[in-house]
Amino acid sequence: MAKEITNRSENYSQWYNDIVRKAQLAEHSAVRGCMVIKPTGFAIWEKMQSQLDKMFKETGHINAYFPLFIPKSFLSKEAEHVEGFAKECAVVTHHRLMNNPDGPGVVVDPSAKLEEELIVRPTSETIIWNTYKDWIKSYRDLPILINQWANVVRWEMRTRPFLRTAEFLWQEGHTAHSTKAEAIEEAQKMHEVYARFAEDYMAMPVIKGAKSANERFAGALETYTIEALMQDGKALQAGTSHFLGQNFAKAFDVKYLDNNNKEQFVWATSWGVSTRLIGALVMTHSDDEGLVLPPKLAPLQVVIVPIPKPNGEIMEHAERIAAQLKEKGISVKIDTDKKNRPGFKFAEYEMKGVPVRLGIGKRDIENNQIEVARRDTKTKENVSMDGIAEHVANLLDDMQRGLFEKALAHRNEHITPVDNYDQFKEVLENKGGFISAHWDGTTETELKIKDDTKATLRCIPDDEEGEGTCIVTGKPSKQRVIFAKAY
RNA sequence: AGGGGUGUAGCGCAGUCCGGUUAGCGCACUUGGUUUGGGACCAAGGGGUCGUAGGUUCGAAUCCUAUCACCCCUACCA
Repeated sequence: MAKEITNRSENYSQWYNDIVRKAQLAEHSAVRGCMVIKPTGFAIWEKMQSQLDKMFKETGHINAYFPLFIPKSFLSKEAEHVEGFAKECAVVTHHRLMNNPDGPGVVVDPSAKLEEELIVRPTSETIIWNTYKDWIKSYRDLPILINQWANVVRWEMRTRPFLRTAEFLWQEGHTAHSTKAEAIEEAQKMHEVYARFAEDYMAMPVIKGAKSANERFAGALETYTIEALMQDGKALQAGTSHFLGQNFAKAFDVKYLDNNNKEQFVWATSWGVSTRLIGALVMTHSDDEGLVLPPKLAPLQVVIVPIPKPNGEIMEHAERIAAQLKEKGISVKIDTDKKNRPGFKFAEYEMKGVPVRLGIGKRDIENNQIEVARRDTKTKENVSMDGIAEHVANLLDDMQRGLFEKALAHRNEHITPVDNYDQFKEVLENKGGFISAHWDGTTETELKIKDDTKATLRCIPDDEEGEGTCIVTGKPSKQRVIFAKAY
Protein backbone atom coordinates (compact mmCIF):
# COMPACT_ATOMS: atom_id res chain seq x y z
CA MET A 1 0.00 0.00 0.00
CA ALA A 2 1.34 3.39 -0.99
CA LYS A 3 2.42 5.67 1.81
CA GLU A 4 0.04 8.59 1.86
CA ILE A 5 2.04 11.06 3.92
CA THR A 6 5.45 12.40 2.99
CA ASN A 7 8.12 11.78 5.64
CA ARG A 8 9.17 14.80 7.67
CA SER A 9 12.80 14.15 6.90
CA GLU A 10 12.11 14.21 3.16
CA ASN A 11 10.16 17.43 2.91
CA TYR A 12 8.80 19.07 6.03
CA SER A 13 6.48 21.49 4.18
CA GLN A 14 5.00 18.71 2.13
CA TRP A 15 4.54 16.62 5.25
CA TYR A 16 2.60 19.46 6.85
CA ASN A 17 0.41 19.89 3.77
CA ASP A 18 -0.21 16.14 3.60
CA ILE A 19 -1.34 16.03 7.22
CA VAL A 20 -3.72 18.94 6.76
CA ARG A 21 -5.23 17.30 3.72
CA LYS A 22 -5.24 13.65 4.76
CA ALA A 23 -6.53 14.30 8.25
CA GLN A 24 -9.18 16.44 6.58
CA LEU A 25 -8.49 19.57 8.57
CA ALA A 26 -8.75 21.96 5.63
CA GLU A 27 -8.49 22.27 1.89
CA HIS A 28 -7.76 25.01 -0.61
CA SER A 29 -10.77 26.94 -1.78
CA ALA A 30 -11.62 28.63 -5.05
CA VAL A 31 -10.56 31.92 -3.45
CA ARG A 32 -6.92 32.88 -3.53
CA GLY A 33 -5.22 32.47 -0.17
CA CYS A 34 -8.39 31.36 1.56
CA MET A 35 -8.99 27.83 2.81
CA VAL A 36 -12.07 25.83 3.65
CA ILE A 37 -11.81 24.63 7.23
CA LYS A 38 -13.36 21.18 7.13
CA PRO A 39 -15.47 19.70 9.92
CA THR A 40 -12.52 17.98 11.63
CA GLY A 41 -10.38 21.10 11.56
CA PHE A 42 -13.24 23.25 12.71
CA ALA A 43 -14.03 20.85 15.54
CA ILE A 44 -10.50 21.40 16.86
CA TRP A 45 -11.04 25.14 16.63
CA GLU A 46 -14.33 24.80 18.51
CA LYS A 47 -12.52 22.90 21.27
CA MET A 48 -9.93 25.66 21.48
CA GLN A 49 -12.61 28.33 21.41
CA SER A 50 -14.70 26.84 24.17
CA GLN A 51 -11.71 26.46 26.48
CA LEU A 52 -10.28 29.90 25.75
CA ASP A 53 -13.70 31.49 26.05
CA LYS A 54 -14.08 29.89 29.45
CA MET A 55 -10.71 31.25 30.52
CA PHE A 56 -11.60 34.72 29.26
CA LYS A 57 -14.86 34.67 31.19
CA GLU A 58 -13.03 33.51 34.31
CA THR A 59 -10.79 36.56 34.04
CA GLY A 60 -13.77 38.88 33.81
CA HIS A 61 -14.20 39.38 30.09
CA ILE A 62 -17.39 39.42 28.03
CA ASN A 63 -18.00 38.94 24.33
CA ALA A 64 -19.30 41.46 21.82
CA TYR A 65 -19.12 41.94 18.07
CA PHE A 66 -17.86 44.85 15.99
CA PRO A 67 -18.19 45.44 12.21
CA LEU A 68 -16.22 43.65 9.53
CA PHE A 69 -15.74 46.93 7.66
CA ILE A 70 -13.66 49.83 8.82
CA PRO A 71 -13.81 53.31 7.23
CA LYS A 72 -10.50 54.02 5.58
CA SER A 73 -10.00 57.21 7.56
CA PHE A 74 -10.09 55.29 10.87
CA LEU A 75 -7.11 53.18 9.98
CA SER A 76 -4.90 56.19 9.41
CA LYS A 77 -5.59 57.81 12.76
CA GLU A 78 -2.83 55.95 14.55
CA ALA A 79 0.34 56.46 12.52
CA GLU A 80 2.27 53.30 13.40
CA HIS A 81 -0.84 51.17 13.18
CA VAL A 82 -1.64 52.16 9.60
CA GLU A 83 1.98 51.71 8.60
CA GLY A 84 1.92 48.17 9.92
CA PHE A 85 -1.20 47.07 8.10
CA ALA A 86 -1.58 49.30 5.02
CA LYS A 87 0.30 46.92 2.75
CA GLU A 88 -2.07 44.01 3.27
CA CYS A 89 -5.59 45.43 3.32
CA ALA A 90 -8.58 44.39 1.24
CA VAL A 91 -10.55 47.47 0.23
CA VAL A 92 -14.23 47.77 -0.64
CA THR A 93 -14.75 50.49 -3.23
CA HIS A 94 -18.25 49.88 -4.65
CA HIS A 95 -21.60 48.67 -3.44
CA ARG A 96 -23.36 47.45 -6.58
CA LEU A 97 -22.93 45.22 -9.62
CA MET A 98 -24.69 45.53 -12.96
CA ASN A 99 -25.18 43.39 -16.07
CA ASN A 100 -22.20 43.65 -18.34
CA PRO A 101 -23.26 45.93 -21.22
CA ASP A 102 -20.55 44.40 -23.45
CA GLY A 103 -21.32 40.72 -22.92
CA PRO A 104 -22.28 38.06 -20.42
CA GLY A 105 -21.84 38.25 -16.66
CA VAL A 106 -21.81 41.21 -14.32
CA VAL A 107 -19.43 44.13 -13.82
CA VAL A 108 -18.93 46.66 -11.06
CA ASP A 109 -21.36 49.53 -11.48
CA PRO A 110 -19.13 52.60 -11.77
CA SER A 111 -21.92 54.82 -10.51
CA ALA A 112 -21.95 52.89 -7.23
CA LYS A 113 -18.58 54.08 -5.96
CA LEU A 114 -18.43 54.50 -2.20
CA GLU A 115 -17.97 58.00 -0.86
CA GLU A 116 -15.43 56.63 1.61
CA GLU A 117 -13.81 53.30 0.93
CA LEU A 118 -14.11 50.55 3.52
CA ILE A 119 -11.29 48.34 4.72
CA VAL A 120 -11.96 44.73 5.60
CA ARG A 121 -10.60 44.60 9.16
CA PRO A 122 -7.04 43.31 9.49
CA THR A 123 -7.63 43.85 13.24
CA SER A 124 -10.23 45.93 15.03
CA GLU A 125 -8.49 48.45 17.26
CA THR A 126 -9.65 51.44 15.25
CA ILE A 127 -13.35 50.64 14.95
CA ILE A 128 -13.41 49.56 18.57
CA TRP A 129 -11.71 52.65 19.94
CA ASN A 130 -13.96 54.83 17.83
CA THR A 131 -16.84 53.08 19.63
CA TYR A 132 -15.26 53.18 23.08
CA LYS A 133 -15.06 56.94 22.71
CA ASP A 134 -18.85 57.03 23.09
CA TRP A 135 -18.93 54.50 25.90
CA ILE A 136 -16.37 56.08 28.18
CA LYS A 137 -17.11 59.31 30.03
CA SER A 138 -16.19 58.61 33.61
CA TYR A 139 -13.76 56.51 35.60
CA ARG A 140 -16.91 54.64 36.64
CA ASP A 141 -17.22 53.32 33.04
CA LEU A 142 -13.85 51.60 33.34
CA PRO A 143 -12.49 49.08 32.91
CA ILE A 144 -14.07 47.76 29.72
CA LEU A 145 -13.08 44.13 29.23
CA ILE A 146 -14.39 42.94 25.88
CA ASN A 147 -13.44 40.10 23.60
CA GLN A 148 -14.71 39.32 20.13
CA TRP A 149 -14.56 36.12 18.09
CA ALA A 150 -14.23 37.14 14.48
CA ASN A 151 -12.63 36.71 11.10
CA VAL A 152 -10.01 39.12 9.80
CA VAL A 153 -8.31 39.61 6.45
CA ARG A 154 -4.64 40.28 5.78
CA TRP A 155 -3.78 40.13 2.11
CA GLU A 156 -0.70 37.94 2.27
CA MET A 157 1.42 37.14 -0.76
CA ARG A 158 2.37 33.65 0.31
CA THR A 159 -0.13 31.56 2.20
CA ARG A 160 -0.10 28.20 3.98
CA PRO A 161 -3.08 26.41 5.51
CA PHE A 162 -3.65 27.67 9.08
CA LEU A 163 -0.18 29.20 9.41
CA ARG A 164 -0.85 32.05 7.05
CA THR A 165 -4.08 32.60 5.14
CA ALA A 166 -5.62 35.75 3.71
CA GLU A 167 -8.67 35.30 5.90
CA PHE A 168 -8.40 33.73 9.32
CA LEU A 169 -10.46 33.23 12.45
CA TRP A 170 -9.34 34.55 15.77
CA GLN A 171 -10.34 36.24 18.96
CA GLU A 172 -9.30 39.75 19.81
CA GLY A 173 -9.62 41.15 23.29
CA HIS A 174 -9.79 44.94 23.62
CA THR A 175 -9.70 46.45 27.04
CA ALA A 176 -9.79 50.00 28.38
CA HIS A 177 -8.38 51.01 31.76
CA SER A 178 -8.07 54.10 33.91
CA THR A 179 -4.43 53.54 34.85
CA LYS A 180 -1.25 52.49 33.16
CA ALA A 181 -0.50 49.90 35.82
CA GLU A 182 -3.89 48.27 35.42
CA ALA A 183 -3.49 48.05 31.63
CA ILE A 184 -0.05 46.50 31.92
CA GLU A 185 -1.38 44.05 34.45
CA GLU A 186 -4.19 43.13 32.07
CA ALA A 187 -1.81 42.54 29.14
CA GLN A 188 0.37 40.36 31.34
CA LYS A 189 -2.60 38.46 32.72
CA MET A 190 -3.76 37.50 29.22
CA HIS A 191 -0.21 36.62 28.26
CA GLU A 192 -0.32 34.20 31.16
CA VAL A 193 -3.71 32.82 30.06
CA TYR A 194 -2.29 32.10 26.60
CA ALA A 195 0.76 30.36 28.03
CA ARG A 196 -1.43 28.23 30.27
CA PHE A 197 -3.72 27.32 27.38
CA ALA A 198 -0.78 26.39 25.14
CA GLU A 199 0.85 24.19 27.75
CA ASP A 200 -2.13 22.65 29.56
CA TYR A 201 -4.46 22.12 26.61
CA MET A 202 -2.31 22.09 23.46
CA ALA A 203 0.50 20.30 25.32
CA MET A 204 2.80 22.77 23.61
CA PRO A 205 5.60 24.29 25.67
CA VAL A 206 6.14 27.99 25.10
CA ILE A 207 8.68 30.61 26.01
CA LYS A 208 7.05 33.65 27.53
CA GLY A 209 8.60 36.99 26.92
CA ALA A 210 8.41 40.46 25.47
CA LYS A 211 8.95 41.48 21.87
CA SER A 212 11.73 43.85 20.89
CA ALA A 213 10.73 47.30 19.65
CA ASN A 214 11.23 46.11 16.11
CA GLU A 215 8.91 43.10 16.43
CA ARG A 216 6.19 44.85 18.40
CA PHE A 217 2.58 45.10 17.23
CA ALA A 218 1.95 48.21 15.16
CA GLY A 219 0.83 50.80 17.68
CA ALA A 220 1.83 48.99 20.88
CA LEU A 221 4.24 50.14 23.59
CA GLU A 222 4.87 46.58 24.68
CA THR A 223 4.04 43.24 23.09
CA TYR A 224 4.11 40.06 25.13
CA THR A 225 4.42 36.83 23.19
CA ILE A 226 4.40 33.09 23.61
CA GLU A 227 6.87 31.41 21.28
CA ALA A 228 6.70 27.73 20.42
CA LEU A 229 9.24 25.55 18.66
CA MET A 230 8.14 23.35 15.79
CA GLN A 231 9.67 19.95 15.00
CA ASP A 232 11.74 21.36 12.14
CA GLY A 233 13.49 23.76 14.51
CA LYS A 234 11.61 26.87 13.44
CA ALA A 235 9.83 29.14 15.88
CA LEU A 236 6.16 29.97 15.76
CA GLN A 237 4.60 32.97 17.45
CA ALA A 238 1.53 31.44 19.02
CA GLY A 239 -0.18 34.33 20.77
CA THR A 240 0.41 37.96 21.56
CA SER A 241 -0.86 40.41 24.14
CA HIS A 242 -0.25 44.12 23.76
CA PHE A 243 0.00 47.05 26.12
CA LEU A 244 -1.13 49.88 23.84
CA GLY A 245 -0.49 52.76 26.22
CA GLN A 246 -2.62 55.77 25.35
CA ASN A 247 -1.88 55.63 21.62
CA PHE A 248 -5.38 54.66 20.53
CA ALA A 249 -7.06 56.78 23.19
CA LYS A 250 -5.21 59.80 21.84
CA ALA A 251 -5.85 58.89 18.21
CA PHE A 252 -9.59 58.51 18.85
CA ASP A 253 -9.82 61.07 21.65
CA VAL A 254 -11.05 58.70 24.32
CA LYS A 255 -11.01 60.51 27.68
CA TYR A 256 -12.63 60.02 31.04
CA LEU A 257 -13.15 62.20 34.07
CA ASP A 258 -11.30 60.88 37.08
CA ASN A 259 -12.53 61.22 40.64
CA ASN A 260 -10.91 64.66 40.85
CA ASN A 261 -13.03 65.78 37.88
CA LYS A 262 -9.91 65.91 35.68
CA GLU A 263 -9.84 64.64 32.08
CA GLN A 264 -7.52 61.70 31.43
CA PHE A 265 -6.73 59.60 28.41
CA VAL A 266 -7.67 55.93 28.69
CA TRP A 267 -5.08 53.12 28.78
CA ALA A 268 -5.52 50.19 26.40
CA THR A 269 -4.63 46.57 25.74
CA SER A 270 -5.39 44.10 22.99
CA TRP A 271 -4.62 40.41 22.71
CA GLY A 272 -5.29 37.63 20.26
CA VAL A 273 -4.81 34.06 19.15
CA SER A 274 -5.91 32.65 15.82
CA THR A 275 -6.57 29.48 13.85
CA ARG A 276 -2.81 29.50 13.41
CA LEU A 277 -2.83 27.54 16.68
CA ILE A 278 -4.17 24.58 14.69
CA GLY A 279 -1.04 24.71 12.54
CA ALA A 280 1.04 24.89 15.70
CA LEU A 281 -0.76 21.87 17.12
CA VAL A 282 -0.09 19.85 13.97
CA MET A 283 3.58 20.76 13.84
CA THR A 284 4.18 20.16 17.53
CA HIS A 285 2.92 16.59 17.89
CA SER A 286 2.25 14.88 14.58
CA ASP A 287 4.44 12.17 13.06
CA ASP A 288 5.03 10.44 9.73
CA GLU A 289 1.90 8.33 10.26
CA GLY A 290 -0.34 11.38 10.46
CA LEU A 291 -1.98 13.70 12.94
CA VAL A 292 -1.33 13.37 16.67
CA LEU A 293 -3.65 15.34 18.94
CA PRO A 294 -3.58 16.00 22.67
CA PRO A 295 -6.68 14.33 24.14
CA LYS A 296 -8.00 17.60 25.57
CA LEU A 297 -8.38 19.08 22.08
CA ALA A 298 -9.16 15.95 20.06
CA PRO A 299 -12.66 16.18 18.57
CA LEU A 300 -12.94 12.42 18.98
CA GLN A 301 -10.97 10.84 21.83
CA VAL A 302 -11.75 7.16 21.43
CA VAL A 303 -12.82 5.00 18.50
CA ILE A 304 -14.05 1.46 18.94
CA VAL A 305 -13.30 -0.86 16.02
CA PRO A 306 -15.23 -4.13 15.91
CA ILE A 307 -12.99 -6.90 14.61
CA PRO A 308 -13.33 -8.12 11.99
CA LYS A 309 -16.73 -6.51 11.52
CA PRO A 310 -19.69 -5.41 13.61
CA ASN A 311 -22.02 -8.20 14.62
CA GLY A 312 -24.64 -8.60 17.32
CA GLU A 313 -22.39 -9.83 20.08
CA ILE A 314 -19.52 -7.46 19.39
CA MET A 315 -21.85 -4.48 19.12
CA GLU A 316 -23.41 -5.35 22.44
CA HIS A 317 -20.02 -5.10 24.13
CA ALA A 318 -18.99 -2.06 22.11
CA GLU A 319 -22.09 -0.14 23.06
CA ARG A 320 -21.75 -1.03 26.70
CA ILE A 321 -18.15 0.19 26.75
CA ALA A 322 -19.04 3.33 24.79
CA ALA A 323 -21.69 4.14 27.36
CA GLN A 324 -19.19 3.71 30.20
CA LEU A 325 -16.74 6.04 28.47
CA LYS A 326 -19.40 8.68 27.83
CA GLU A 327 -20.27 8.45 31.49
CA LYS A 328 -16.77 9.74 32.19
CA GLY A 329 -17.11 12.56 29.69
CA ILE A 330 -14.97 10.87 27.05
CA SER A 331 -16.02 11.30 23.42
CA VAL A 332 -16.31 7.98 21.62
CA LYS A 333 -17.46 6.57 18.30
CA ILE A 334 -18.14 2.97 17.30
CA ASP A 335 -17.02 2.28 13.75
CA THR A 336 -19.97 0.41 12.28
CA ASP A 337 -18.66 0.51 8.73
CA LYS A 338 -18.70 -2.93 7.14
CA LYS A 339 -16.81 -2.16 3.99
CA ASN A 340 -13.23 -1.72 5.14
CA ARG A 341 -11.15 -4.25 6.99
CA PRO A 342 -9.66 -3.57 10.40
CA GLY A 343 -6.14 -2.90 9.10
CA PHE A 344 -7.43 -0.17 6.86
CA LYS A 345 -9.35 1.42 9.68
CA PHE A 346 -6.32 1.34 11.98
CA ALA A 347 -4.26 3.27 9.47
CA GLU A 348 -7.12 5.66 8.82
CA TYR A 349 -7.67 6.57 12.48
CA GLU A 350 -3.95 6.95 13.01
CA MET A 351 -3.83 9.39 10.13
CA LYS A 352 -6.68 11.36 11.66
CA GLY A 353 -5.10 11.43 15.10
CA VAL A 354 -7.75 9.76 17.24
CA PRO A 355 -5.86 9.35 20.55
CA VAL A 356 -7.15 5.92 21.60
CA ARG A 357 -8.39 3.00 19.55
CA LEU A 358 -10.18 0.06 21.13
CA GLY A 359 -10.38 -3.21 19.21
CA ILE A 360 -13.03 -5.76 20.12
CA GLY A 361 -13.23 -9.18 18.49
CA LYS A 362 -14.33 -12.69 19.31
CA ARG A 363 -10.99 -13.45 20.95
CA ASP A 364 -11.32 -10.45 23.26
CA ILE A 365 -14.84 -11.32 24.29
CA GLU A 366 -13.76 -14.86 25.17
CA ASN A 367 -10.98 -13.48 27.36
CA ASN A 368 -13.06 -10.59 28.76
CA GLN A 369 -10.45 -8.18 27.44
CA ILE A 370 -10.09 -5.39 24.96
CA GLU A 371 -7.21 -4.24 22.77
CA VAL A 372 -6.17 -0.70 23.62
CA ALA A 373 -3.96 1.13 21.12
CA ARG A 374 -2.57 4.58 21.84
CA ARG A 375 -1.82 6.93 18.97
CA ASP A 376 1.13 8.82 20.47
CA THR A 377 3.45 5.87 21.13
CA LYS A 378 1.71 3.48 18.72
CA THR A 379 1.73 0.77 21.39
CA LYS A 380 -1.00 -1.77 22.08
CA GLU A 381 -2.00 -3.67 25.19
CA ASN A 382 -4.78 -6.01 26.25
CA VAL A 383 -6.85 -4.68 29.12
CA SER A 384 -9.62 -6.33 31.09
CA MET A 385 -13.09 -5.16 30.10
CA ASP A 386 -13.83 -4.56 33.77
CA GLY A 387 -12.87 -1.02 34.62
CA ILE A 388 -11.99 -0.21 31.01
CA ALA A 389 -13.46 3.30 31.27
CA GLU A 390 -11.23 4.08 34.24
CA HIS A 391 -8.24 2.72 32.35
CA VAL A 392 -8.97 4.83 29.26
CA ALA A 393 -9.56 7.97 31.31
CA ASN A 394 -6.14 7.51 32.95
CA LEU A 395 -4.59 6.73 29.60
CA LEU A 396 -5.90 9.97 28.09
CA ASP A 397 -4.41 11.88 31.02
CA ASP A 398 -1.10 10.07 30.53
CA MET A 399 -1.09 10.90 26.86
CA GLN A 400 -1.84 14.57 27.47
CA ARG A 401 1.09 14.69 29.90
CA GLY A 402 3.31 12.53 27.71
CA LEU A 403 2.84 14.73 24.66
CA PHE A 404 3.77 17.80 26.65
CA GLU A 405 6.85 16.15 28.13
CA LYS A 406 8.01 14.94 24.74
CA ALA A 407 7.52 18.36 23.19
CA LEU A 408 9.21 19.97 26.19
CA ALA A 409 12.23 17.67 25.89
CA HIS A 410 12.52 18.48 22.20
CA ARG A 411 12.16 22.19 22.92
CA ASN A 412 14.74 22.15 25.71
CA GLU A 413 17.23 20.25 23.58
CA HIS A 414 16.85 23.02 21.06
CA ILE A 415 17.54 26.02 23.23
CA THR A 416 21.23 26.56 22.65
CA PRO A 417 23.16 29.23 24.54
CA VAL A 418 25.92 30.79 22.45
CA ASP A 419 28.57 33.32 23.38
CA ASN A 420 29.87 34.58 20.08
CA TYR A 421 28.56 35.36 16.63
CA ASP A 422 30.40 32.54 14.83
CA GLN A 423 28.91 30.03 17.20
CA PHE A 424 25.50 31.66 16.66
CA LYS A 425 25.75 31.16 12.91
CA GLU A 426 27.05 27.65 13.29
CA VAL A 427 24.19 26.55 15.58
CA LEU A 428 21.60 28.26 13.41
CA GLU A 429 22.93 26.54 10.32
CA ASN A 430 23.46 23.03 11.69
CA LYS A 431 21.05 22.61 14.58
CA GLY A 432 18.33 25.24 14.32
CA GLY A 433 15.91 25.86 17.16
CA PHE A 434 16.03 28.64 19.71
CA ILE A 435 19.35 30.35 20.26
CA SER A 436 19.91 32.10 23.56
CA ALA A 437 22.38 34.96 23.24
CA HIS A 438 23.34 38.30 24.68
CA TRP A 439 22.18 41.32 22.70
CA ASP A 440 22.91 44.99 23.19
CA GLY A 441 19.24 45.99 23.01
CA THR A 442 19.41 47.99 19.79
CA THR A 443 17.25 47.56 16.71
CA GLU A 444 20.35 48.11 14.63
CA THR A 445 22.04 44.97 15.97
CA GLU A 446 18.84 42.99 15.73
CA LEU A 447 18.47 43.92 12.06
CA LYS A 448 22.08 43.12 11.32
CA ILE A 449 21.58 39.63 12.69
CA LYS A 450 18.42 39.27 10.63
CA ASP A 451 20.17 40.44 7.47
CA ASP A 452 23.15 38.19 8.06
CA THR A 453 21.36 35.03 9.14
CA LYS A 454 17.57 35.31 8.60
CA ALA A 455 17.11 34.69 12.31
CA THR A 456 14.79 37.07 14.12
CA LEU A 457 14.61 38.09 17.75
CA ARG A 458 11.71 35.97 18.95
CA CYS A 459 11.47 37.30 22.46
CA ILE A 460 13.13 38.71 25.53
CA PRO A 461 12.26 35.93 28.00
CA ASP A 462 10.63 36.74 31.33
CA ASP A 463 12.64 34.28 33.38
CA GLU A 464 16.15 34.99 32.15
CA GLU A 465 18.79 36.71 34.26
CA GLY A 466 22.47 37.49 34.11
CA GLU A 467 24.36 40.25 32.37
CA GLY A 468 26.82 39.74 29.58
CA THR A 469 28.11 41.25 26.39
CA CYS A 470 26.41 41.39 23.01
CA ILE A 471 27.59 38.66 20.63
CA VAL A 472 27.72 41.14 17.74
CA THR A 473 28.91 44.46 19.19
CA GLY A 474 30.45 43.42 22.51
CA LYS A 475 28.40 46.10 24.26
CA PRO A 476 26.81 45.34 27.62
CA SER A 477 23.66 43.18 27.69
CA LYS A 478 21.16 42.93 30.53
CA GLN A 479 20.07 39.39 29.76
CA ARG A 480 20.07 36.67 27.15
CA VAL A 481 17.36 36.84 24.49
CA ILE A 482 15.97 34.24 22.09
CA PHE A 483 16.67 34.20 18.37
CA ALA A 484 15.38 31.74 15.78
CA LYS A 485 14.26 31.34 12.24
CA ALA A 486 10.51 31.73 12.39
CA TYR A 487 7.30 30.95 10.54
C1' A B 1 6.57 41.22 -4.96
C1' G B 2 11.10 38.61 -7.79
C1' G B 3 12.90 33.73 -9.82
C1' G B 4 11.54 28.55 -11.03
C1' G B 5 7.66 24.81 -11.67
C1' U B 6 2.66 22.62 -12.18
C1' G B 7 -2.73 22.74 -13.77
C1' U B 8 -5.83 16.32 -17.82
C1' A B 9 -12.01 12.10 -13.34
C1' G B 10 -12.31 12.78 -5.96
C1' C B 11 -6.55 11.86 -5.43
C1' G B 12 -1.78 10.71 -7.98
C1' C B 13 -0.10 10.81 -12.91
C1' A B 14 0.91 9.53 -18.63
C1' G B 15 -0.16 11.91 -23.22
C1' U B 16 1.87 18.11 -24.96
C1' C B 17 8.23 18.49 -27.67
C1' C B 18 6.49 16.66 -33.38
C1' G B 19 -1.81 18.88 -33.76
C1' G B 20 -5.17 13.82 -36.49
C1' U B 21 -9.87 7.54 -34.60
C1' U B 22 -14.03 7.33 -29.31
C1' A B 23 -8.31 11.08 -24.09
C1' G B 24 -5.55 6.79 -21.04
C1' C B 25 -3.43 4.40 -16.38
C1' G B 26 -3.17 3.46 -10.82
C1' C B 27 -5.87 4.48 -6.34
C1' A B 28 -10.76 5.90 -4.82
C1' C B 29 -16.27 5.20 -6.13
C1' U B 30 -20.84 1.66 -7.62
C1' U B 31 -22.67 -3.58 -8.12
C1' G B 32 -21.92 -8.89 -7.37
C1' G B 33 -18.92 -12.67 -5.24
C1' U B 34 -14.88 -14.60 -2.21
C1' U B 35 -12.36 -12.62 2.09
C1' U B 36 -11.70 -10.36 7.14
C1' G B 37 -7.01 -9.75 14.46
C1' G B 38 -2.41 -4.13 10.63
C1' G B 39 -3.77 -0.58 4.56
C1' A B 40 -7.67 -7.90 0.80
C1' C B 41 -8.81 -10.29 -4.11
C1' C B 42 -11.70 -11.33 -8.69
C1' A B 43 -15.26 -9.61 -12.20
C1' A B 44 -18.44 -6.00 -14.30
C1' G B 45 -19.59 -0.70 -14.22
C1' G B 46 -20.03 4.91 -13.48
C1' G B 47 -17.39 9.34 -13.65
C1' G B 48 -13.70 14.38 -18.10
C1' U B 49 -16.56 21.40 -21.03
C1' C B 50 -8.00 18.47 -20.61
C1' G B 51 -7.63 25.48 -15.02
C1' U B 52 -10.33 29.75 -17.64
C1' A B 53 -11.01 33.10 -21.93
C1' G B 54 -9.64 34.31 -26.70
C1' G B 55 -6.85 33.08 -31.24
C1' U B 56 -4.37 29.93 -35.36
C1' U B 57 -6.22 25.47 -38.10
C1' C B 58 -10.25 21.29 -42.16
C1' G B 59 -9.08 19.54 -37.10
C1' A B 60 -6.30 21.74 -30.54
C1' A B 61 -5.18 18.47 -24.10
C1' U B 62 -1.15 19.37 -27.81
C1' C B 63 0.64 25.59 -31.24
C1' C B 64 -0.02 31.27 -29.92
C1' U B 65 -1.86 35.31 -26.51
C1' A B 66 -4.03 36.71 -22.07
C1' U B 67 -5.67 35.39 -17.36
C1' C B 68 -6.46 32.58 -12.72
C1' A B 69 -4.91 29.12 -9.11
C1' C B 70 -1.48 26.10 -6.58
C1' C B 71 3.69 24.28 -5.28
C1' C B 72 9.21 25.27 -4.38
C1' C B 73 13.20 29.03 -3.38
C1' U B 74 13.93 34.27 -1.90
C1' A B 75 11.48 39.20 0.35
C1' C B 76 7.06 40.54 4.13
C1' C B 77 3.79 38.95 7.85
C1' A B 78 -0.48 36.08 13.37
